[in-house]
Amino acid sequence: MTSRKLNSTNYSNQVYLEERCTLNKLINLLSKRWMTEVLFGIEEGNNRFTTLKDELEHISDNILADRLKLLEEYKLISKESFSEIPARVEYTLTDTGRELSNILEKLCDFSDTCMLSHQQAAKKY
Amino acid sequence: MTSRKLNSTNYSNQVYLEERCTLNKLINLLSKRWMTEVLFGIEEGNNRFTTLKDELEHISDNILADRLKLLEEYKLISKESFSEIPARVEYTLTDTGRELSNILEKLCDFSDTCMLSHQQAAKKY
DNA sequence: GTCATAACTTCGTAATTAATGAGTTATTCT
DNA sequence: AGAATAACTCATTAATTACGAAGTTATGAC
Repeated sequence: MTSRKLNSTNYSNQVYLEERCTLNKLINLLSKRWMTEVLFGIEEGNNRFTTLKDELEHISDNILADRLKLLEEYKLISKESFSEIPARVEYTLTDTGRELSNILEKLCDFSDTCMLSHQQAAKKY
Repeated sequence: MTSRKLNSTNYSNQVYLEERCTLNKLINLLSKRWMTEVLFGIEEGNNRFTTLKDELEHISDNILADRLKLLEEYKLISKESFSEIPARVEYTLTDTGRELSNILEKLCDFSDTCMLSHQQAAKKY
């Protein structure tokens, strides 16, 4: 994954928004593809690289690795490596991760009504 | 803005995720740049194209127009045109929009602690 | 009749993000 | 020795999203 151009308007606008409100930072994180599904997957007990990969059918290795790394960086999940054969690594939600998950569930309930009604409206015309 | 390639993996993965959970649809909408700020801006009373533009300093016309159109499409805001001179158009949050805004405020409180602690951790190393 | 303003739209390009595919390390099973 | 498995990494390419600048429509003021 290539690094960002620090002198672009695109970048400086993102910084501007993140400074305006940290929500923009969080949404930027959560909006990366597969991110919420990885989080929910771990919450539901799919706590290994391969089980997550199996559950999320179409995700590619590098994306899953990246999302796990980000979630760990933001302390939403924690990683534990067991020195077994073959190697085993387990991920679990942190308290912060669980807190986030709870808020997202509310957002999810909301989106069920909001997004579905939009879908129907879009179909009609 | 160019249209999507309907036969790409990129596209079919997005569809897959949106079918899995409507939250992915909502986050996809909210993650478009400036989207939450436009929503909050309207809530705070900046309900015209130009006042929003002034408040959001660096936003460009076409992006603001697009975000307003999307928010209206999803019935999060409503638009009223007054036949005055010069033309006046006003945007206001719908009930649904206000409901969303409330949930987002909770997410915002969360991100204040979560994202700020990450920032400090990142600075240390 | 030219200028100004509000609220947009359109087009081309730059920047970012996702996907594909091959390679890595360590270890055991055959 | 060769194949298999878990959990990754890296480079290249494809797709999407954001930006910049100019153009549009309607109306009234000068």
